[in-house]
Amino acid sequence: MTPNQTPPFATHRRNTPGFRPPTVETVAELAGVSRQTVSNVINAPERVLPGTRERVQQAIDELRYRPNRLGSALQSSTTRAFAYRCHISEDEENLLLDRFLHELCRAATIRRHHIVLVSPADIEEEIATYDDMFHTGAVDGIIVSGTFPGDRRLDTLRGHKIPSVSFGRDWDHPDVRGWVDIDGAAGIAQAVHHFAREGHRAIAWIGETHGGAVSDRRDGYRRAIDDLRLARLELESGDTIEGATAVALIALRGSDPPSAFVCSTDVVAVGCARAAIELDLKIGAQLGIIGFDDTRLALATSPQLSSIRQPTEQVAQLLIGGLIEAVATGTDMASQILAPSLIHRGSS
Amino acid sequence: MTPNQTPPFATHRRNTPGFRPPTVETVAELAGVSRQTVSNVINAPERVLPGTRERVQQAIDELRYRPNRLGSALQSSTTRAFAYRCHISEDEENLLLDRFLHELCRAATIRRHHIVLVSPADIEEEIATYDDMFHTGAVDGIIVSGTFPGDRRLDTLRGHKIPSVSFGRDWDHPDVRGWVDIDGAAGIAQAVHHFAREGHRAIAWIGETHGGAVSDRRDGYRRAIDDLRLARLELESGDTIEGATAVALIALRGSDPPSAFVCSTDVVAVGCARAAIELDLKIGAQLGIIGFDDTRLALATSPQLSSIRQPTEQVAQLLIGGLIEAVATGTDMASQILAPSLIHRGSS
DNA sequence: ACGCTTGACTTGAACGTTCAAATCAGGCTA
DNA sequence: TAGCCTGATTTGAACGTTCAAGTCAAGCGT
Repeated sequence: MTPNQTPPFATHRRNTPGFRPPTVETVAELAGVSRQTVSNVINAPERVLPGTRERVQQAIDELRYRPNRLGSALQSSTTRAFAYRCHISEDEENLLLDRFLHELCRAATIRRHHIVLVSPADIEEEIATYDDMFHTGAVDGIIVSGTFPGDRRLDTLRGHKIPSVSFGRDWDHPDVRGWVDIDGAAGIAQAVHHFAREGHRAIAWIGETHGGAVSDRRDGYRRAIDDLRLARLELESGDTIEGATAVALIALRGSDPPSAFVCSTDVVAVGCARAAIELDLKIGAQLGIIGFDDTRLALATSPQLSSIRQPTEQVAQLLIGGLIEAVATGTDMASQILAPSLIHRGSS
Repeated sequence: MTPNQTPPFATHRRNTPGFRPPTVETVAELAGVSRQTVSNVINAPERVLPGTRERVQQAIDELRYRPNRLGSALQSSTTRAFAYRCHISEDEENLLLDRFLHELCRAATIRRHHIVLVSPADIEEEIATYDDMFHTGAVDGIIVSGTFPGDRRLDTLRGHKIPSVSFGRDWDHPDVRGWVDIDGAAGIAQAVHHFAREGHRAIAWIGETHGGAVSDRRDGYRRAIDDLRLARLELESGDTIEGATAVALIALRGSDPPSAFVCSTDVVAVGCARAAIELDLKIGAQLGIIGFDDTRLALATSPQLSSIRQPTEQVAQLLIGGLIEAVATGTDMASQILAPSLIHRGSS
């Protein structure tokens, strides 16, 4: 008669007033068949006689029965959900990652899966969270984004045999499976060649160069400049509007100022645009600017900025498909590099 | 011997090679106690003798045991997860909603809950999805955002007795519980008074006026203008950069042009900024602009735009707290209206 | 008519947890 | 010392599902 433990959380069961949602059992009773037959009507209809099937279906409709996900998840150890880290607000590049998240969510929905967000404070906690989410059965797999050299996340996930995919290559083990990435170098090279065709000779690279994706982009700049036998001009600005403005101003005021900026991100591009305004240079006509990511920032300047767009929708679809496959088969998806595309606007 | 139904999804159980994660049972065995004692050590330690407790804890640590969420969720009909609609990419105002989502996620994490994203195609599907997610046990409650007059979502959720909260008031039933909103009218009024103090006399409202939040903001404009005994000048521009630019240009070129724009959103404000650039008006000195939402767009112009900032972090925390409470007690949270704050930058 | 196969359906068990009821030992009172 | 209470711990059952094994009747060939 011990008053046993108070429930840790909800004192009422779903739909308080004694009402219980229908279960397979309820449906079975109404249709005059057994549990399993109801289950079969739902999951393997061909295995039940058309007459019975119809009778059961009718009961299902009448009771508005919907299979309880917790029951079937427990039984199958499968939740049809993936974890994704919701990056810290107001930071670096997350305008792009927000777009990616939307696409991810849509792609998941199409495949009848869900995205569960986590928001760990740092990488250590992130890894621990993934481990926890997977091993406690909350999700079937993990979607990682924003990988960088030295990133321990992918390694650890593989080590723990947790199904996972990433938007961003494994910089330390490029041959490994399980990721989709954008060919940033090719995108930037395209931008450089575009400027060259327009007659620019002093084409500068500006941005942050610390990190996997951006240094890849920088390499694309170097390759293209070398191919064209032009002079390299690389400016390190960090990934802030203010930093980019300051660095661009110095360069533009110097002898041999660049006539075009190829930028590591849209944030940097906006910084360059502000520098142009300060010096009364006409963006586009007098100073070329091409950004990266094609975020909404690129639309805010006047004229709007050309930018290199990542095919986030395709990335999301590939990753979701790959992860579903990985969960089902235990084999990581084949890695892929996709080409970005240059969106032409007024600044180039 | 019928080869019974093939599993609908995963052929392997978690951690394929015969390895099974530890369960209460495993731990109990190692510690030489029963299931329930292990459960008690975790959920109600005061109920078990210190000696036993320690022994069990040791077994838990040794096996790295972590309670399976599906098991306890099934038992308690509680998932510690809430559904949130991930709005369609590249649309209207979702720079703000993205920020809100991040805050929501953080607030949920702090309370040891999760956000599950859904992405329905339209409102009908959204309602159906909420219903499904709740009744199949996927989530304990729903977080709605972006309410508008005539919005059937809140009504329906209440009707179905689904625990829910919303960012945005119930426009049709303002006295109802369960929402948190921003006093947009007060924010805009603050902006108008700010301009008036700076000597502006021709202060225009520009933006979209169709919809709950924005028409509330517009009302704030009217109230403030009337209080100041100034002339109303309202411009309908839609919520796009291009639309705002076009409308602002017409107004600025007309007789009696406004000297300051109070904007329904940052998108509109950026549109006004572009109009100013086109007419060679110095933003701030010659043309005042104040945006709404304080998104990253406001940082992209030169000078940067003053904007009215919504306390999204506080909203998120209140909503998460309120929803947890609502799930536990069955009572909707008390509704609240919070004040936004004007962030001063170069444009005012 | 017997055994064998086939197909439709049912029953038992299990997924991992926690609530509720039962057990059991120790201490206290009468 | 019998009876009762108390508190620690165990056992049984249930959450809702689906897999695996079982039953049962009909159809077939010999």
